[in-house]
Amino acid sequence: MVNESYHHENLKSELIKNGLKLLDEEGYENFSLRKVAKACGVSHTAPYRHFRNKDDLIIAITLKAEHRFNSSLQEAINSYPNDIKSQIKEMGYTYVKFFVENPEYLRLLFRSDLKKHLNNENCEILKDNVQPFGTFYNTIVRYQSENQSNDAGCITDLNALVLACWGLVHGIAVLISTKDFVYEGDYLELTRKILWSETFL
Amino acid sequence: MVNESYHHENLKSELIKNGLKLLDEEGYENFSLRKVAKACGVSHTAPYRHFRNKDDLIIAITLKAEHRFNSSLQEAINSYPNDIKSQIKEMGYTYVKFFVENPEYLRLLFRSDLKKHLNNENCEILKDNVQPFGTFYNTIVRYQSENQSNDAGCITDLNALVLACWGLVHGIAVLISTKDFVYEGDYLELTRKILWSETFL
DNA sequence: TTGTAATGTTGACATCGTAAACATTGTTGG
DNA sequence: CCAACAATGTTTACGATGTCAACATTACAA
Repeated sequence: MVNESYHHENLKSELIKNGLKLLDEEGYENFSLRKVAKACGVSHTAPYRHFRNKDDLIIAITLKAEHRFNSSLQEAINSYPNDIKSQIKEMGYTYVKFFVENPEYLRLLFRSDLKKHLNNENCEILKDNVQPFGTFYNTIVRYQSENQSNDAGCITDLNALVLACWGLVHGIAVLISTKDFVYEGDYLELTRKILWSETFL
Repeated sequence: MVNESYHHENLKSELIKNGLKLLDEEGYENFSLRKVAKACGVSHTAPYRHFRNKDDLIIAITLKAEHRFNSSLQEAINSYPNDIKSQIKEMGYTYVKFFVENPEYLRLLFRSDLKKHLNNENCEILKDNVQPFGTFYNTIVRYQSENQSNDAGCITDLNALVLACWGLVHGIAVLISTKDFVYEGDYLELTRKILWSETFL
């Protein structure tokens, strides 16, 4: 019998799209392969034709999420074409805002146990991958090269500077989005206050 | 028939202890109630006599982990009895070191979706709970009250200052322990460089 | 056209969280 | 002392899940 919908055609991208939506809606803990398959109107083992296992699909979803994240950061940078210091501040603010608005993405983008799966076999996937952290890194590098330690006492080691800047915004994002930092006011306003103070850069 | 080991006596604390060990050894994803039960030499539903469900046990384990964490922070503070600035730096360093050495604890102590379970019913558990974040907060408060914004441009808002300090060390801890920040040198040395620079406090 | 690779389905299995019914033990009031 | 009862542990069962093997359907290339 000829079934029109036997071949779903682009099931792979459909699984990624619906998977990301499912993660947003039901959270990381309630994410399951079978639900994603059902959302695509397909049998529960169909995903195995496109992904080796559950983690493989999650990695693919992660790459899509990373792409969105990177676009946000890039947009922030572009809004200050000539002022690198403002670029960094705005990028940091965007970094925090992104994860506050998409808390589930933190679970996705920062899972150490998934990183080890990204070995040689997955390099084809990684080829067209954008690294938001590379974006972050490069911006700091440009800042430092233009700003040859005119203050005494500031952080001169490049790696230390990157870790400090990146760590600061990442930590703020985590503490707010996990609700560990309790505050009755506006979180993003507070974040702005930190990043635009003289202490930071 | 009289079975000597029918009553396990202190199964509850045994479950927490073995659960914490299991989390350390096999990671958060591979943690299961049945494995913990087996580790205690008990049937797979025995934990339900002491915990309402899996999350309840995880919360109990989390409280134990928080206690350990808080002890580390407290120890760091005590090592500089008279220098509050050094207290904060040392506490920050200990903060990072703790999570670098116990990466799984990050998944435990910072799960937003578990926090909502800590409602009124669990308050009995929370009574003897120590809040490492309270420890952090209080130290910053003491710092600011002794150090009434002698620098212009520094962060004067107390909440902003706490979020900045806490966020910085937390972010560093996360980025290192998830291996998102790649660096061929000594991570803790880099951390030390950041926290003891003039830029930080 | 025919065979083969790509893609989807069905059925099965082990593991898991959890609930219900039952068994054993410690405790307590008559 | 003993009978009721609460506390604690076991057995059994069910549905959800990840994954594998066997099979079905379709696309495509020799």
